Amino acid sequence: MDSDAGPVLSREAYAAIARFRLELRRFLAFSEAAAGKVGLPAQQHQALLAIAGHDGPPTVGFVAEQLLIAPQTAAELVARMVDKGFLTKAAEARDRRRMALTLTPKAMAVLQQLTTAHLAELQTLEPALATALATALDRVHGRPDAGCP
Amino acid sequence: MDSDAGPVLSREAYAAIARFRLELRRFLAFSEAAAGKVGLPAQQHQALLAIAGHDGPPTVGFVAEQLLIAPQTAAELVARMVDKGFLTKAAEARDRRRMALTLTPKAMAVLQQLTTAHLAELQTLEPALATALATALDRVHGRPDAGCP
DNA sequence: TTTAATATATCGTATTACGATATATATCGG
DNA sequence: CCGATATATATCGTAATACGATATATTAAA
Repeated sequence: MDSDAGPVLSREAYAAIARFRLELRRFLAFSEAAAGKVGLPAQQHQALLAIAGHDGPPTVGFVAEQLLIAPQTAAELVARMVDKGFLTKAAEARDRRRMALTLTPKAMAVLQQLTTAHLAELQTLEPALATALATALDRVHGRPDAGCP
Repeated sequence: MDSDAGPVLSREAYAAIARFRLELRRFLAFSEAAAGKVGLPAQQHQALLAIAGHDGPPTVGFVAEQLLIAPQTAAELVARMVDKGFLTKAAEARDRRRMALTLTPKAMAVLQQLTTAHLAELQTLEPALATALATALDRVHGRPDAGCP
């Protein structure tokens, strides 16, 4: 059998991919800093966002799915957010194992502010991100450039 | 002064942004899992990638800059990688405070394999990622769709 | 050369994610 | 309807790692 690791990659190829990952980190660092300024750890911000995007009050399990974390971790996360006054938790009538999660007004205000800032930042960062990704994918296949038209 | 938090955001807007973040997490989760399979924590993989993309042996400080972590954290990270046989560290002649970092053959082999897998995954995920981002930005400004023509 | 700045390293601590496990509730087969 | 099993959430102990505070080595500046 063939245990070849694939094509040899140039330093430039690694640099392009590293650049893409750096752009990603910059966005995530912005996001974490912005959330931190309003008193939210990054995961709590993501939980608020996921819940706000859901149609109706979602459950702890939904948060786990959206954040790609284990259910116990989501339960802990939600508990911290309830303690801080960002969420309310209530057993569902249909299935009392499930906890319906609702954003408090405080959370909604904070999320709106955060989201506005994120959209502005994304507008700014999007070109660099898209270019870095395109370059990373192109470098490898020796393509010079693609672009839109 | 105007302490308005900005425009009111719809549930759909939150959902679109949440979707983009979920796609990002999916990619990062893939990356972490792929690195884990070859015995690398995510940060160690990123350090290898950054070093491989640099022209000549970089320093601990460079790793800190690229990973957006504090210098002590980079020093700890590098120390772990040296212990595991992924890096060699040697004081530079010009400035003996600086440690020149070099990938071992083991690291180069692992990185090449990982990078090949990542490129394939990025090719797959790129449309979903680009679409999610475009949708998130569009939803807010009420635009229907843009795309390349 | 003293003094200040830079690069890396060490140590203690805090956060948080997870495995193992527990509890409550729901569902299913008979 | 009942017992067995599955599901949703919660608790607890542990491990990993990032950082602040700090230390050391080296270089640069005055």
